[in-house]
Amino acid sequence: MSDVAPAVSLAKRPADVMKKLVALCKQRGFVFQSSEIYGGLKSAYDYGPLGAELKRNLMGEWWKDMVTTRENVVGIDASIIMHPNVWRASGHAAGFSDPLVDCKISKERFRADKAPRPAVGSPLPITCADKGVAKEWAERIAKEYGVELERDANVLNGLVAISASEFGFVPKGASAPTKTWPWRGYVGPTFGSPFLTDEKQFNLMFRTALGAVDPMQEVAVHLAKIGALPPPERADYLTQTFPTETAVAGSLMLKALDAVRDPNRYQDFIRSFIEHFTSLSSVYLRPETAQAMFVQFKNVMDSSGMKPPFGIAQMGKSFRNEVTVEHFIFRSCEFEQMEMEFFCEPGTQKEWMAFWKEARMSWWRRFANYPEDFVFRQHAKDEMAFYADDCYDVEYKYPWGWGELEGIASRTDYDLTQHEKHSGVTLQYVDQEKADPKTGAKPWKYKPYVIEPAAGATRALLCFLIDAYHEEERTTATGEKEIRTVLKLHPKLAPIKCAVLPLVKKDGMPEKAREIIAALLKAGVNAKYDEKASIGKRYAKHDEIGTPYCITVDGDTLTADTVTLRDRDTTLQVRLPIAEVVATIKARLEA
RNA sequence: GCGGGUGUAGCUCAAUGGUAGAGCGACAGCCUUCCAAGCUGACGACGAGGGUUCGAUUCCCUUCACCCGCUCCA
Repeated sequence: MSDVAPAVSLAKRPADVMKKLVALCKQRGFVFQSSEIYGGLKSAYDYGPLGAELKRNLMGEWWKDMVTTRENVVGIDASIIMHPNVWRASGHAAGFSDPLVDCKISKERFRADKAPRPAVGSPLPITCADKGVAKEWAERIAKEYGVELERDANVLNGLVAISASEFGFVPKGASAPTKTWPWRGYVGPTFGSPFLTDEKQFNLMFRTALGAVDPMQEVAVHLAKIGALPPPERADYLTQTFPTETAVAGSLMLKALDAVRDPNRYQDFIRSFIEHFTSLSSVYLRPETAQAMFVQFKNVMDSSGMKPPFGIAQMGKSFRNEVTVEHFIFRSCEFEQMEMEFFCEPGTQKEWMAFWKEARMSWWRRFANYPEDFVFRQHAKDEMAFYADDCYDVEYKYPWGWGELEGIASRTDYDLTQHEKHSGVTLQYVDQEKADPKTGAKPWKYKPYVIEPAAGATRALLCFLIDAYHEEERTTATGEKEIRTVLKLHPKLAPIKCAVLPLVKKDGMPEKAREIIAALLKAGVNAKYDEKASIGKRYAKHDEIGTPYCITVDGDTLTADTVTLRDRDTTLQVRLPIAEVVATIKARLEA
């Protein structure tokens, strides 16, 4: 809230930076489209040699800053597949019960459970944006449903809710409907249209089956048997084969179905039948890494001697079926997170929120060329989850606008409470020293409150690439104007730290360069030897992949044992003895 | 999911109802003493499937993927 988005000079990077960056990522081996030779897979990306280094460096810096340099934070590395009840407790499983519906006329999409439900017997006017749209929609309805609705300016009249499961068209003056359609009792929220698609289940989580036997096999066997039986015997097959509550419910449903013969209800039956079998072996890929930290809260505390205030951190992949994927790797179904849950005494959450806000923003800006492109945005009350106390997003100024990078949420004791309820295990801290503020009794048993800084690693990678992308106009040796592309990545993030280049490929220079690179590699510096093409081309190539330093072996090296050290951003060179190369590069990387 | 656009070599782009070229890059070699010099060579593509046609990269359909805008977003 204290930070305001500043005006940004448009000249700092080209307007089509995303296009250029995506091309560079592919060409130089940062990011490839997944399974590209098979035509690609929606929203899946692979990190190439340079991308993998960049991501490791980035996540390593996070881990170092959040875990290894802090006494009060420990890390875990949890399984991606967790007990299904974890997601019932967290609320993510509820995502499965939010059916989405599309209006066939307006193409509006909405959640069925939030749609208006007009009373039986009431008219169902369709309110269009304007008269032109009304005319267009009326024609569409006439064509697809065979009825001419009456147009009154922008409103289409004539439809009536006949019963809870049927609506119809009643022409002006008529007493009975001339045509009817099945109905689920609700209309589109914006325009009031009852012409809707079936309800589609939106799967937030990726579901898979744990176990070697395919549950669908069993489903197929039973459905085949049921299908082969005459209707009166179907319900009995269920109760005889599955003497459970589900079977009884299922058989009742089947009996009712065979009585009404409504295809939609059959669909419901088959769906719940499949659900019954698959749910036994269904597990989910985690949609966030956070829950493992709550679930293992007690184990971590018991095993590591941690006590509030303390944090548990984790990095790793998460999976969500996004409705829309967009902007390259910005929103994808498989992504990587860097999250921490910080457990603190109830009542201290505001101070800790302030502490972590500062810590996190300073981390982001530390690696940025344009720190002002990272800002906080406080969530409005109605924007936050109902249990949340306070929430800030770290937003980045992407080429397409401000977008989320990290959410820092004050989650109260909601998560621990939920897992207590669902697991039956007490998740609390017993403070022997303090008295319960309410009762005054010792010890104080409490469920810690949680501050959660949850950052997107994939998004971090993208924003630092955008931040680093620079173009400069320069004049070549032959006098032509040319664009120099430089990735001004922070040296700690840069995939390759140092290139070692013989000025020319002769006179013993390659040999000298090989000696230097061996020393750098031995010292743990990710260095690269390159003797191809001209020296200028090699500099340009390393500028483009963000290599911060180039060591060049030249004629003087052979007589004086000195080399030049070139800085990527300034292109300036200094001469130094070979003996000092490793120490100098290491010192610069540590700075 | 909707609407619009795009898909030709690693990248950026051409041409064409008779199976395709360039620039840059990358690779091999030659040359080259500090910021994308030059020469030689080899490699390399019509996203996928189907249809129309004597013949399709070109026209049509389907599909996949990407981009823009909506919509959606525990």
